[in-house]
Amino acid sequence: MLLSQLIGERYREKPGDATMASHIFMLRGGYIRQVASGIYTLLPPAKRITAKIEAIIRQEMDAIGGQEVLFPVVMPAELWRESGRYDSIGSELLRMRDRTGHDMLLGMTHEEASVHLARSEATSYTRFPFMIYQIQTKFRDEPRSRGGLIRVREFTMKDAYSFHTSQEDLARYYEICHKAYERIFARVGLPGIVSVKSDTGMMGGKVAHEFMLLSDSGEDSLVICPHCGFSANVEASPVRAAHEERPSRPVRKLETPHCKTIDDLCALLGTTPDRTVKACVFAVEGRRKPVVVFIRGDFEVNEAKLRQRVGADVFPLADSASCPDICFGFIGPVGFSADADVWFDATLEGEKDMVCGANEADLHLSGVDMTPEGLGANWPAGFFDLAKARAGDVCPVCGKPADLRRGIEMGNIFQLGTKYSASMGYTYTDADGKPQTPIMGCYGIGVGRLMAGICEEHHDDYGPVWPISVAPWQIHLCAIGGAKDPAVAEAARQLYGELSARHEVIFDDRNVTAGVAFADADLLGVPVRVIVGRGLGRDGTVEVATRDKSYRENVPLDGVPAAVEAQIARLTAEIG
RNA sequence: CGGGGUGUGGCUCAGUUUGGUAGAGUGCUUGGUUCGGGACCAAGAGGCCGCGGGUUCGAGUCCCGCCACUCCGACCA
Repeated sequence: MLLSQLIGERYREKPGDATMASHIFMLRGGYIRQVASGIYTLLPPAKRITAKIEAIIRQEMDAIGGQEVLFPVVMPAELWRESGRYDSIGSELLRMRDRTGHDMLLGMTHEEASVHLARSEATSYTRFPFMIYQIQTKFRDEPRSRGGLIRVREFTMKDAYSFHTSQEDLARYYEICHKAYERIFARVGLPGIVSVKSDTGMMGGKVAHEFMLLSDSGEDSLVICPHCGFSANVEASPVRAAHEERPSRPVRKLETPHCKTIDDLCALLGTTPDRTVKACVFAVEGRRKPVVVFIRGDFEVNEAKLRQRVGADVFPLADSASCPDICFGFIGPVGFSADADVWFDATLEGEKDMVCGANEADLHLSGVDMTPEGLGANWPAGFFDLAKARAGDVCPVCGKPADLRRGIEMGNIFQLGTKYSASMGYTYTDADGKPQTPIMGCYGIGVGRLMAGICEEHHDDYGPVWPISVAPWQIHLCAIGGAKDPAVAEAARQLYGELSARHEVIFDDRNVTAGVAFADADLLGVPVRVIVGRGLGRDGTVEVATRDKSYRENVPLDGVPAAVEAQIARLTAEIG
């Protein structure tokens, strides 16, 4: 490819709106252009990178028995009504009508399509297990896109669906897929991606993992234990509070006028938030009764956990407008008798000598124990994990301090179970001739986001440093001063022919100064650079270097192909 | 959906307070001098100042409405 012909300008200045490195460089380098919020055109360099990523994904999916298909982008609402998702999903699902007035939608994921296919093509147990996958455009009408390709509305995704005759077989295949994902991420140059336990959300199912690129600019918070290897999304991470054993003390009623917050209370009584019991009140979608969660004062309620526990959406309530029998600001577990569903968070279990609301205005109790004696009639059937993980919490598995890190989700895997196969009436005939419902798993990777993630991980001050496995070209050939020196132009042209025979070469054939040529080369991030210029006239040499600065050498003209070959081999071997 | 911000040549931005012929840098075109880390000189092309109303002799600038983009939060299959 001639750089003089490459479509896509490169900019010297940082685009105004971009803050993430990948966003800045992919705009400056002519990789992407925005068309609308969260909707982008990919230019040739980006298209070449995603094609490389897709090829790696295909190889690994094929290697674990995947069969590539292509589902439609536009689907009839009818199909999604079968699973119930046409009505249960909000405005992220883009709905429309066709010319005959039928409700249609843009696919944001393809569980329905995969079941639609499988239920008519795989009706005998002899077909199982199997996995089908596709690499295709998805549209999710995100309320807020950001960060260039990190979070968009239209994107390319590899999504795979596996079908099994038993939970054990799904679990077995899930592990196989987990390993395939690790290989994919290592091969595209991100061996540091970690898998974390994740919330299954509205997808249904029990077990799920997300593959996270650790990055300060990530949108997700992760609990990662450096001691035992435990890792989980904070949304899904159990919380274990550091607990101090202390003696019981007598219960006392305290005057606490106007102390409606934990901070007020601690200031007045000279105690700390972890010695208090906080009550959080939530309205529940579709229910009259509110939910009250008792939790240790230094923790917050994780609404995702509560939502899952309650089985419906929840909204925090701040005053007694809709529940007059609750004494806001002074709610406590002792003698609490309002009409509400009450939950106790696990952070309270076993705590003694706590301060809590007395359920009367301007009064609190101290010396309350979270024991059957201390709580009396309100002693709960159980303590549940409803707290939001914080930095500095102890690991829920080994009890040592865990880290809280930020991450960018690059892929996810779910054990779906029968949510879609059952709701959509998919059965196969087992060996006894009886109908059975298949058990499903699904597995996704965002291709564009992965490209952006690679850029986040591999760049310097001047541009991306693409791993050779995904680089848009392997070799960047520059002719410096070629317009003036015919020997340089001729040598570069000849090298272009030779190197192109075996590799992808981008040839900067323009008549520009060295500074411009090098700046553009940095933005294109091609791993091996060949510079024909002053060295040729001086001592007949050409510079061969790598973008990552691990190698630079002046080699004789006829030695260039071998030197290039050696560097490509070395960089390729490093990826593994 | 709540709260902020910004819309002016391809890109980055002045100009808006106090209304009076549309600006700079960069990029682009042409000619010349340069030529290993974003060179220099000269001459050019390129703008419905986001859109629609209004006020005014006159609006990029003031008023009203709308739209788009963006940041923080909520949401995220």
